[in-house]
Order: sequence, then C-alpha cells, then structure tokens
Amino acid sequence: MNSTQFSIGQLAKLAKCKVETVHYYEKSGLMPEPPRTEGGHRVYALSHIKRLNFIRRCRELGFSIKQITELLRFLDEPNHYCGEVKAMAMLQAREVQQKIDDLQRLKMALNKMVSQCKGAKYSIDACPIIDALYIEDQ
Amino acid sequence: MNSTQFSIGQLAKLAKCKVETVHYYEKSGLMPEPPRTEGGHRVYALSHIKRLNFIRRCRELGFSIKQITELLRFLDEPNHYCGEVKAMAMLQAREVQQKIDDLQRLKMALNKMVSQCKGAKYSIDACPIIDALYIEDQ
DNA sequence: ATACAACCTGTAGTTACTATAGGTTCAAGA
DNA sequence: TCTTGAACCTATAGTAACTACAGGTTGTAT
Repeated sequence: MNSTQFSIGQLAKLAKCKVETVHYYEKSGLMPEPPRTEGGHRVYALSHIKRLNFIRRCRELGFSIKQITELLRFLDEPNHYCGEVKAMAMLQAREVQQKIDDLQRLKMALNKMVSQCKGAKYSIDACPIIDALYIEDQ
Repeated sequence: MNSTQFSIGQLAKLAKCKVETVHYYEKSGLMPEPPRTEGGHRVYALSHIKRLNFIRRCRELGFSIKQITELLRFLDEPNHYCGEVKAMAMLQAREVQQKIDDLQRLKMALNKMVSQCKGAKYSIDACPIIDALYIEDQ
C-alpha cells in the first residue's frame, strides 16, 4: 500500500481511534463505505483520515453522533452557511455550561457531607453522609 | 392497602422514580425482593421507600449502581465505619471535579470557535469552526 | 358483574462504543 | 513459492442505567 492509500488499521491509528469505532461509524453513516481490495479489505484515502479526525474532535467536544451527522451534512451538501454551524456550537456551549452548573452543585453537596463526617472509627450509625442521603427530602 | 403497605406504584411515586426503575433495581440487587400478594403483586413497607430514596439521592449525586451497592453494603452489614463512607464520598468529589475541569476546557474551546465565526450568510467554506475541527492536530 | 387502571414477566431499544468468536486475506521472510 | 502470523472480515453480545413495549393477569371501584 502506498502513502495515499490506507488500511483501516492505518486510518484508525492516524485519526487516533479504534478499528471497531470506524466500523461503528460506517454502520452509523458517519463514515462512507470505502472501496475494497479484491479480498474485501477496506481502502481509505487521505480525505477519510480528515473526516475521521473531524468526527473524533467533535466527539471530544461533546457533540453527539446525531449532531455530528448534522455538521457533516453541512460539509457534504452545498448551500449551507457558517451561521448554522455557529448556532450549533453556541447551543452546545450552553449545554456544556448547564452540565458544569449541575456538577458544581453536586460537588458542593458532596464536600459539605464530607466536611461534616468525622470519619475514622466512628460507627456507621452516626455517619452524617449516610444520614444526609437517607433522610426523606422536602 | 393501609398506610404502612405500599404497591410498587405508590412506592415509586413516593420515592420519585419510575416503576420500571424499581424493577430494574430489584434485578440489580439494589432493592430486595419484597413479599407478594396472593396474586403476585409486590408489597412494600416504609423501609423500602427510605431505601429507594437513598438510592435515588445517590444517583443524583453521581454515584454508580456499583458504588451504591457498596454504600448499601455498609448499611446492610454490621462492622462498617464512617471512614469508609467518607472515603467514597471524597473519591466521588474528586471525580466530579475532574469532570468539571474537562467541561470547562471544552466550553472554552467552543466559545473560542464561536467568537471567531462571523456567522450569518458567510459560506461554509470559510467557517472557522469547521476549519478548527477539520485541521489535523499536533 | 364488569370495567379499567395498575400490576406482572420478559424482551427489545437507547447511546456510543468495546469485545469476542470464528473465519479470511495480506505482506513479509525463508 | 510457501508459510506464518498480523491484520482484516462479519456478526453478535456486552457495557451502564435505564425506558418502552407487548401480551397477559390482578385489584378495586362502581
């Protein structure tokens, strides 16, 4: 195989994901069905590496497969505009902020419990963490 | 049914979760198999409501089913100490902090991309968000 | 007596993969 | 050229923590 054709293993390595994940993306429609060798092995080109990289980076930013499908549609089809992409990124940013807020609240609750707990060899019956969770709320 | 015995529907409502979730928790071993009526309907007591509440609150704090199993073991078995619970809560708090850090980085990346994007009717070909994701990193 | 909500079990679907099994192909060394 | 063994192929099951459905039974109120 020369340097402009890649096996699925090479593709996966270059785009930093696993072979199985590429299979999965193909089934999901994120990656196209590439040409094959006589024996049935997939043959990829440079553009596939770029595409897979794009997908991976989007996943790292928390986009769902569905959202990435949208983003790729923007690329695959003509007549789309930057604004559509920006809107999706902004929505995504808001969702991320929401998750951060939730986790902050969670962390505070945990820390509060931890600070009230004497720990060590005190009986579980008097553990304020268990109490905090066991008591009916509202 | 009097006020100290509850159907699965009542239990679920009182502990703020769904009937199917109770079934799932029973299968998972978080909830015990309760006594049944002649006809096979589950019959719960007040202690079950408390237990289910405990589980729900733990889930809200991000504990996994596995971790909750641990916590419940502390309750179900004698000879456990507050310190074990505290250690788990602290570990959990650290994991939550880690998630927060990850999301903060993610949010910054998204916001940076959004701020560079002119949006509106600019062609997708010049969209800096797409570019940012498409370019091979490192 | 009857209607109908609530219950029962078991199975499939969700998300985004990961892992396994059992078989085939490719590429490199002898 | 032959042989080995890594890499590939497909298909299926498993992961977490539920949710949803199908098809049947029970409980309860009228």
